[in-house]
Amino acid sequence: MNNREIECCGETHVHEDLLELVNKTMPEETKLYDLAELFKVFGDSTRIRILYVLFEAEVCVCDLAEALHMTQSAISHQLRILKQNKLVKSRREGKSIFYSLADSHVRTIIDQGREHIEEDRI
Amino acid sequence: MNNREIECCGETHVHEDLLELVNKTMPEETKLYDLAELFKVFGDSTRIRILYVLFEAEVCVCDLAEALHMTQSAISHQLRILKQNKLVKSRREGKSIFYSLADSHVRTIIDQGREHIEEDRI
DNA sequence: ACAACATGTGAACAATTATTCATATATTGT
DNA sequence: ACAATATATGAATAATTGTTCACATGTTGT
Repeated sequence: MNNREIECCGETHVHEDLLELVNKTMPEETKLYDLAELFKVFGDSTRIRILYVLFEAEVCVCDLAEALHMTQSAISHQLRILKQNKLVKSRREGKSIFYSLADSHVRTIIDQGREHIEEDRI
Repeated sequence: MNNREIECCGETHVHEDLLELVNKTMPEETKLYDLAELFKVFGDSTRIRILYVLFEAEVCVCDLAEALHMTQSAISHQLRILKQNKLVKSRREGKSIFYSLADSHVRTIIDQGREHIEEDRI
């Protein structure tokens, strides 16, 4: 189906196998994009700090702003990103809106990241 | 030790407890920064694609460029970032340099991310 | 209906970043 | 030593992004 010319590094046949294998196991473009998009969300220390607060309790926006010494607006912008990516969920109670973790993957992912970093230090 | 005034959302005492709890469980600034830095590495679809290739085999730079239809230079730049963050390791063999996964966290993290995305679809 | 409070959001600016291009480094075979 | 090949890297550019500011939306109590 795909007759590409392969001429790098000399060894031709091995590389053809690789290309086939990669084509089979590589997720679709849209899924790769979604994955990268998800990890981008974890790639900001403000959002990580928000998640660490939510590990401990369900809190409202102004509490987060207070706890992290940041503007309510900045927090709100970040919460929107976290919510769009389904890492947190929200619940209204009067004037306040309370945020909490949406699912367990959040914690697993952060824990794994932390393990990776700790290992580096050895 | 830290006598901050808390005046948001009315309920004063609950929030003081929260602040204490957060101060106890929140990792240090540098660790939060490192964590975010690590996830930033996963937050690019080119790097994710590179990692997916490395899930299957140890490959050289020109193979990666070939498999992902990208410039050798672009791949090389991204490999540097992956290596700096200890997600991949390299080994020289003649003129070629072969890259492979550095540890198992890489796969766990990507798998968890994928699970999270799949769940969203339900 | 209105004032006070909690949160959401668009525009703007500064900072970060992925890719390209040109070039440097390193290895091999002659 | 030199040409050929494989990889690395600095500079430049375009695109993305986090925060701030100003203001909009939504809720409560009077």
